[in-house]
Amino acid sequence: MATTTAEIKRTPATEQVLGAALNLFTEQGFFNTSIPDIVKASSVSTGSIYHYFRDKEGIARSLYETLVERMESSFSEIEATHATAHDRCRAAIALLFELTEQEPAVMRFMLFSRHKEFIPDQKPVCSSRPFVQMREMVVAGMESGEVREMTPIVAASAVFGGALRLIQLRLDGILDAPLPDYLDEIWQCAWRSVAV
Amino acid sequence: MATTTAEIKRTPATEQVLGAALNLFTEQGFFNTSIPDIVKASSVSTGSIYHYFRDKEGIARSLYETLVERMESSFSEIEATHATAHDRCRAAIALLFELTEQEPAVMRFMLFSRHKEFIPDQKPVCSSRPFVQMREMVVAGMESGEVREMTPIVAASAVFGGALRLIQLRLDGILDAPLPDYLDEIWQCAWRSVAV
DNA sequence: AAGACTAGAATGAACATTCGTTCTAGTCAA
DNA sequence: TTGACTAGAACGAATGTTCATTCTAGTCTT
Repeated sequence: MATTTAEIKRTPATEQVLGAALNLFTEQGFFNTSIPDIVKASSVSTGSIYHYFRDKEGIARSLYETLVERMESSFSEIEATHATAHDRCRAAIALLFELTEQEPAVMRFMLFSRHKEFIPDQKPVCSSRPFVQMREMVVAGMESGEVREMTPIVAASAVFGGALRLIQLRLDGILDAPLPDYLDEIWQCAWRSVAV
Repeated sequence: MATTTAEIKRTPATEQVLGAALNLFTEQGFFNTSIPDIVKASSVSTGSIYHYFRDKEGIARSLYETLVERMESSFSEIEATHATAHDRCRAAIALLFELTEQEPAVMRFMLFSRHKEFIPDQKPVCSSRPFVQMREMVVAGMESGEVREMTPIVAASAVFGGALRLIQLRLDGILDAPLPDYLDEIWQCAWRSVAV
């Protein structure tokens, strides 16, 4: 029930394909990346690719699901290891910043790809589970009295909007220093904007 | 000098094409939109389209430049009619909210299209003139003592990040009410996050 | 030897772009 | 005023390429 439309057997070959596709998609875009490109970059033949994946879209879908699941479980861990909304939200931002630095392609794929554009019927990124979790952290803060009363989605945007914007700027090459350098500053702003 | 790589003569026919292309690009994406699609939607023939525009990319480029110029002059007007950083930033957000409601396609094109993906050599949206202007509003506020001292780009992200996120949510169909309904709330958060 | 996997050539559809032609409106000559 | 001439605007069928996908012939693995 929790699961995915496109379950894919994990083998070294599929990992090769997914890794190559992630890089190509985020560097040149989905439509500028041809199957021959992926064949070259992954050293997996056309036949094998179509043995494992239904079609090109299936590769993107599988990628998307893998990455969403990964973020989802990271956020769940944060919920498990931090008690207050304050700590949870801060940890979430710190995690996103780390991920952006260590695997920019993952973050770029999650945030920038207009999924509806090339994955028909794909719900928008911002309503995927991890982003719902972020919203829930803020709402919990409102219930516990840490966060002032207001429209939940507005509060969530206030808390995470600044950080997400910095991530975008970093990925677009506007920011030179690594994101964690800005964590304290942006977090102070974020929390001040909603704290009671 | 201020101008554009792809100057296009403005005629009824080109307006037709640009209008149709804007809608199609933002609804289905650049790569899912074929020239025949644009021909049908604009009632302008293939030959004429290629008479006015170098190629499909030229249409997108022309669209982008038109929209950027339009936002740029709106922001300049805000700078001319509002004195304080507080008023300018608030007016900027109000303007973006209005534009999103009245012409979602314009906003969608400006914010979401991964321009580098289909317009090679296109600098990222977030370093286009209007976004620089937004940053300058915040910096001016720091100089006038309205905004607390901090890294300029972080301050700008804090002020505008929440609003931009709401715009994204609205365009992705997550928000039901029109954006101006949220203006007061998000602005309070935004300003509180950086005010001295 | 059977099944899973790999390979890469072959296929056919879709598409951006070109090109030769037609149309339109303006200008000029008589 | 009429008719000839011109320039550029508009047209859309034809072209050639690209690319996702399929197919056939193998090669491992157990």
